[in-house]
Amino acid sequence: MSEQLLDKTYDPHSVELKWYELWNEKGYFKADITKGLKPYCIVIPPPNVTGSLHMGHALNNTLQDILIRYKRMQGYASLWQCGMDHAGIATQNVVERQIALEGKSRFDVGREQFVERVWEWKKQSGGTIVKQLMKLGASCDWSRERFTMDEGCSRAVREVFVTLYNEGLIYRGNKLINWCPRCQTALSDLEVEHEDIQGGLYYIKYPLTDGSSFLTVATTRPETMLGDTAIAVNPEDPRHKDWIGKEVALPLTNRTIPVIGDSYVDLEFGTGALKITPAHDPNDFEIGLKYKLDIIKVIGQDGCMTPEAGVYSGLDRFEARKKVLADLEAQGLLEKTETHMHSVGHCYRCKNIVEPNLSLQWFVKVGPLAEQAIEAVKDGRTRIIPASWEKTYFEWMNNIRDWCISRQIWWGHRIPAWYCKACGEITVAKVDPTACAFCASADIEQESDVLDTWFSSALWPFSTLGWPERTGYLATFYPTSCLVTGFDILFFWVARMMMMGLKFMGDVPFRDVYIHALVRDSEGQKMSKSKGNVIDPLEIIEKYGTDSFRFTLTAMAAQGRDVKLAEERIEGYRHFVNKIWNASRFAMMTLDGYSAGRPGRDELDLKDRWILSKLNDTIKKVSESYDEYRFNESANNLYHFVWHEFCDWYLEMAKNDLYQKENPRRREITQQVMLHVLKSSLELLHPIMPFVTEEIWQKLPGAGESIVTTKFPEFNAGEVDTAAEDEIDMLIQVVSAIRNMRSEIGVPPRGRPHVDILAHDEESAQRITELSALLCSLAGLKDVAVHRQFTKPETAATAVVGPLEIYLDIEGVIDFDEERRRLQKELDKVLADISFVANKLGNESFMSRAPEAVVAKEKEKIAGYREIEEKLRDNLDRIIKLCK
RNA sequence: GGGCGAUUAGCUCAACUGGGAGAGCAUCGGCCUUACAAGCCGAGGGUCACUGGUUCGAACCCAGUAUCGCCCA
Repeated sequence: MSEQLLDKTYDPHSVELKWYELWNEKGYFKADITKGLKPYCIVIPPPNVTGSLHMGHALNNTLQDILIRYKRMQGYASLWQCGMDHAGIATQNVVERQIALEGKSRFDVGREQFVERVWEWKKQSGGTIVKQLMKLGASCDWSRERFTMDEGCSRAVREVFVTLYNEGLIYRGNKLINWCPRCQTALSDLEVEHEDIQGGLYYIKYPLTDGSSFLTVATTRPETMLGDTAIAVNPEDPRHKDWIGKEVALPLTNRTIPVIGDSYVDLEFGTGALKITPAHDPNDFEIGLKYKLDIIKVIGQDGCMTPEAGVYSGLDRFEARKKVLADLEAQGLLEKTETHMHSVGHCYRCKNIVEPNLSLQWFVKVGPLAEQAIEAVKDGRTRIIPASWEKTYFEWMNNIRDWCISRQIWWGHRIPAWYCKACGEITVAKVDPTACAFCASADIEQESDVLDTWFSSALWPFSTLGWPERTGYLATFYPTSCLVTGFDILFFWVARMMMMGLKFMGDVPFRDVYIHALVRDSEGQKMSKSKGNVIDPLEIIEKYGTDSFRFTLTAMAAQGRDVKLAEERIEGYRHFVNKIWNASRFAMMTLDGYSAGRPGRDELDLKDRWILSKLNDTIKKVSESYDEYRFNESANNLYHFVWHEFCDWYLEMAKNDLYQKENPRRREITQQVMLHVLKSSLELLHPIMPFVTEEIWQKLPGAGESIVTTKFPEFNAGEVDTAAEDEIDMLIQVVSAIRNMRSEIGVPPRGRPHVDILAHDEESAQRITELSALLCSLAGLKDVAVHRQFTKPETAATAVVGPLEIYLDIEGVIDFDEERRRLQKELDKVLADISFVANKLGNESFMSRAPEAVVAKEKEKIAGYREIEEKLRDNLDRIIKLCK
């Protein structure tokens, strides 16, 4: 028996760190692949090395930890493969800012030194998020922590790049890409965030070369007109079709450009005439290719106008816009200006406006890879949960465009391509070459660009398991079991992992993808620093403890719905943690004379059979919910069971047994059942609330090594007992009825009144007699007498529960008017019920078309109501007489 | 412009396959009953956004409307 009494309130801080360190030291988080256990594996969405824990991480990793802990307890070889992402642009920006403080740019420092500084930075301040994940309780196998820039991952990157290049799936080309003038690099389409902003729509007159008239064109980007190489109109457009084939003079330049006809042009937009700037607009680029138009680049990589822009050369793009407009205005060529909402691309890292620009870059030809990835979801090799996301996935995969993978930064995997200055060929190789593969010249130079960070992330599920080596871990855990992620990186990451996994492993990277929601503030706004509405998970943990925080996230993580987090909710669930704590405290304080063991089925009394039945019901529901990623249902079922079944009723009922001395065996049985239910509850809760459950579990008599590695409770059909559930349910109703009477009429709580019960059948008379001891203690009664026949006392409050009439005789205390009002209320309620059901039963189509079982149920209901009605009327009549 | 989702109690959210809507917080009343006042007991509070349809029966299925949010172009 345990002598360790618990403190009166639970203090999370003193225990959380202690347990985490112990778990980690003992190696509980490591998967044992030597015993032939069934494997379960999750790869973590690698957080950025620059990152710190935000709400999104907290939710994401809590859910993963729940799954991993649950499966670990179920006896799987469970691996949570963790690690970090090198976050190319973000990390480079951090170190560049650092260098800027010294008044230098990265070019002053030089590439080699710069990369060294980044590594140095990583060692010093990178990866703070790892410690934060530990605070959250994440049971990752830290001994296997990986980094996308580490040697293994880099080898995987090389292997993949070279293979794809050799198969023609990676190529270098001169195409229109998204250029961030601030970060000085190309971006993929996905890395551009579109945002609607209020801009201008400018109507510019382009004079016909024959001087006869003008063609007016509407544009949102007047400065690009300097690079126009055509005007396009729709051949169907009666306003403009005669112009096709003519030429117009391009204002502010001395060039003339043709008017072409193409059905792409939208008749509704602007004037129906479109200026074509192939170097600075993706759609114009396509048209340019189609009609073999010149491509004139007027905006450079620095965001300033090029020499092609004539007098505007050197001006910033936004300055140039002003000047162009002013000059057009001066020449009378600006017809009008309208305000106009339009979508503008911004860099997802620095939020500056992105410039579509013609540039020589490296691309992945994703079409063939995407087909496979679509197929794998269609045939169910990978399930996306909730399934509604499949549509989004297909939509994007079907319209996928080639992926621009080269970045003009220094921090990342340098592209393994070498240009030969002698023959001009490109050598692509896994091992750094010393000579050109084509002409053997030693005069080669490596590509200076690095790869998109997401390129290495795409390999994460197999590169972290050892690929290209054929390791035991790779064989055991690939395909991984489940990927847990937010929908915001469905395309960035999930889709690309699917493509790469299928290509290089020949199988999908994961069986399930569970997509969870975003965490928003209580207003439903996305949390962001600029809005100032972020809630810092670490502050929350500090304030409320990790377990209450995790439980809140879990309880709110309903599928397909965003989590709107309000701090009051966390506070509410902290009370739950405290409740568990105190229930455990109670259990341990009443263990006098306890000996370990499980009583036989025939020794159990009604309340024991009831709580065991409820426990099993909970085990079933909770396991099913975990299995189906219905995390909130697990949490809510557990909350209800622990608080409202175990604490509110079972522990209260147990007190009679625990406090008595006459029957030691009876006390022992209750202790054993109570402890068993408590222990099982802790085990069921452990995946969600790891710390408090371990802290208590360890203190229970007969505790094993750790709750982390103990067996998850299993459903036992032999303990389901609907008869016990029905009987205790009746008891609860009687108790509630008595409590209600006492409270409504204002019977002083201190007094312990006598209660008479008139039972209308023998069976219920027996049942309530057996339960009378419990009834007295739960309802605070002096005693209770059960009658089959009974002269109703004059001065009593009454209630009806099924076949039982309850008489609370409290002469002198009772306020008859109050009781009359109360009974009238009860009667009104039951009359409403009766008319509701009678309505149904009076409906001929209901009677003929509804299933028999439903009709029978309704008939049974109304019979019950009628009985209650009758008894209430009797009692009401009696009270009315007393009132007079 | 295309797609997706949301709308349920004062607030934040649940309700699996259609059979009389639940929780937490907040509110009101009563209790320091020896596990817990971070608690206990009791109570009040909802034309489930709107309109129509299917059905014996709709918060749930279908169509449309409104408002809000997100993704893609």
